[in-house]
Amino acid sequence: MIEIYMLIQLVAIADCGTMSGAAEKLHLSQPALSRTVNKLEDIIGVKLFDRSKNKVGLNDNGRLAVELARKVIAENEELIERVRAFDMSSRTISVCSCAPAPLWTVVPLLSELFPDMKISSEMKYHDDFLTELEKDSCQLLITPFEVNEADIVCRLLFTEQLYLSVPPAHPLAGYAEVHFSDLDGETMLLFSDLGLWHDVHRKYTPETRYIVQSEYEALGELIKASALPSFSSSITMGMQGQDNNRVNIPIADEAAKATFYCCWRKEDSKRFRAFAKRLEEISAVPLTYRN
Amino acid sequence: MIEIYMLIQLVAIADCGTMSGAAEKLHLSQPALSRTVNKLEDIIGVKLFDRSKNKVGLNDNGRLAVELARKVIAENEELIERVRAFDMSSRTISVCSCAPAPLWTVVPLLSELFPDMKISSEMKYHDDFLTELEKDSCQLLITPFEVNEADIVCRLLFTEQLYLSVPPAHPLAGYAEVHFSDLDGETMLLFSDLGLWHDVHRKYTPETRYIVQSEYEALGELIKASALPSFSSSITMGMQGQDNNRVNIPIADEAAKATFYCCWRKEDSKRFRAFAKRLEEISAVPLTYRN
DNA sequence: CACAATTACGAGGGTCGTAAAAATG
DNA sequence: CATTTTTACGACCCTCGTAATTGTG
Repeated sequence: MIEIYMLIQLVAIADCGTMSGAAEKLHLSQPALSRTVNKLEDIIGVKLFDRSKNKVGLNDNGRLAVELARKVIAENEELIERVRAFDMSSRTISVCSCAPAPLWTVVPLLSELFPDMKISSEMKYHDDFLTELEKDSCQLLITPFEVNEADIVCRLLFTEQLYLSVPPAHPLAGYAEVHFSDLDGETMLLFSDLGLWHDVHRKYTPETRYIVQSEYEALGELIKASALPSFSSSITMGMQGQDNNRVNIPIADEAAKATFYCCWRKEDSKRFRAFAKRLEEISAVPLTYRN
Repeated sequence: MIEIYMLIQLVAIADCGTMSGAAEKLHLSQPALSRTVNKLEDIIGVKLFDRSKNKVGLNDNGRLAVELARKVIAENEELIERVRAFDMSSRTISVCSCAPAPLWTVVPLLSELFPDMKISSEMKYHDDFLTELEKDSCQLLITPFEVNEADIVCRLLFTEQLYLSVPPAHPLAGYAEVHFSDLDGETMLLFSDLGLWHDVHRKYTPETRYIVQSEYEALGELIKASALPSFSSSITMGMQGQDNNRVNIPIADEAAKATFYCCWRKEDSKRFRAFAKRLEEISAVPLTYRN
């Protein structure tokens, strides 16, 4: 019977060109390789090497065998990888969200309800956003619009209202409300992974210069330490309190408000029943963050 | 390291549904299978079976693993088969001929010149006859026409003249020559595997009823024993002598004469040099069979 | 209690490494 | 004569089978 270890040794000899080299590479002795080669030739019943010289070389049979051996080895490795990946995916709930705020609520909730599951989340937003759910790249999708599809369940999460956050000394600090147009051309601090909000900023404040920070904690420090304006929202305000000595001014544009929904495939309804129930509680208490 | 034997055992368990069954099928003990399963789960790092009951059953991971294991096993078997087949083909010279007579000369000659090679021959004739050589389905091709192609070598073999063979008492026995038209409507004895000649008979004597015999020896006996007309040729007459008490009358039609050529790819020229030399000798002594 | 899978332990086969022999230029 | 492969032999690992144990209905 041909075994994988034999094929690995065969391929190694082919790759190194010499048995000594292959032996070193595999941390094996030359005799071991020599025996394996003879064994392979015995099993197949065909000579794989030219032994006329003191340097073994593959013959045509051997070259074919090596080529096919690579395929067998690759298939074998693929088996391990794919079974592992499949098992992992069956232990993982992946959430794809159009904005960061919903994840702050949804991910901890999932961790609580599915303690044995790994929760993985991804921030993403594009035109065919619903396909993420359909093509199975996630089990939960957080959208900024209500979804009415036959095979998809859609539940209201909450509405997030964007605010301008400035130090009390800032010229805009006294305003009761602002518009994106007031901000265009400013230099502002911004979180890098904003999903949906990125599109909003790009559209309504195209001239604004953003200093982008990908670490959320670091951004908080930066905001505290600098006089530059930044954004906050009904959600972040609930989270971090008002201790950063900043004035938050609501942004009056419609685009500064987003209502998020959480969607999943109908076939997962049973699995997400408890989750759906908790979402109802959450959506009943809007505009504040809960631990 | 996963080895093939483990995958074979895994697949056997999947096929039989139970370890006991698989053990019997593989002529192994249950503990051996049990251990292998545990080993596989250890290596992959993933559970493959549901062990809640006293009856093991594959879980989703296991089903995927089995599916992939089948692929690995199949690839492994394909390796053995293909290398064997490749080696065999490298030890075989296959000849494709448009008629039987040239093979009687060429095959023994090849056996003599290539004593380590297996000579395989096939009778075939069709419109794209040259493609047989081009598509690598044979190394030697015997054609009824001269070939003038850049990458093909073509050597004259000999000309075969068809004769009508009848008992002395037959009405046609006294003729100095006959035409196919004289034969149409007769009942005749014929060898089954005639290649090119089949087309000739079908075209020139469509009404003739043929009693076909696939065993060449048996056909000879039949001819000797019966009064039915049959065909002979310059080649068969040289082979079997004139001891069958039959009269051979040449068939005057052009179609009753064929000149055969032996072709091979130019890249095989070196290999067939000695063979080509012997063909020259043969073509210099036409119309008789040599041993 | 019957049936199936798992653990325990000893036997055998196979692969490995070291060392010596053979082959080749 | 040097380099490389092959053979010889002993050690160890690993798989296997038998028998006892566990688990399930």
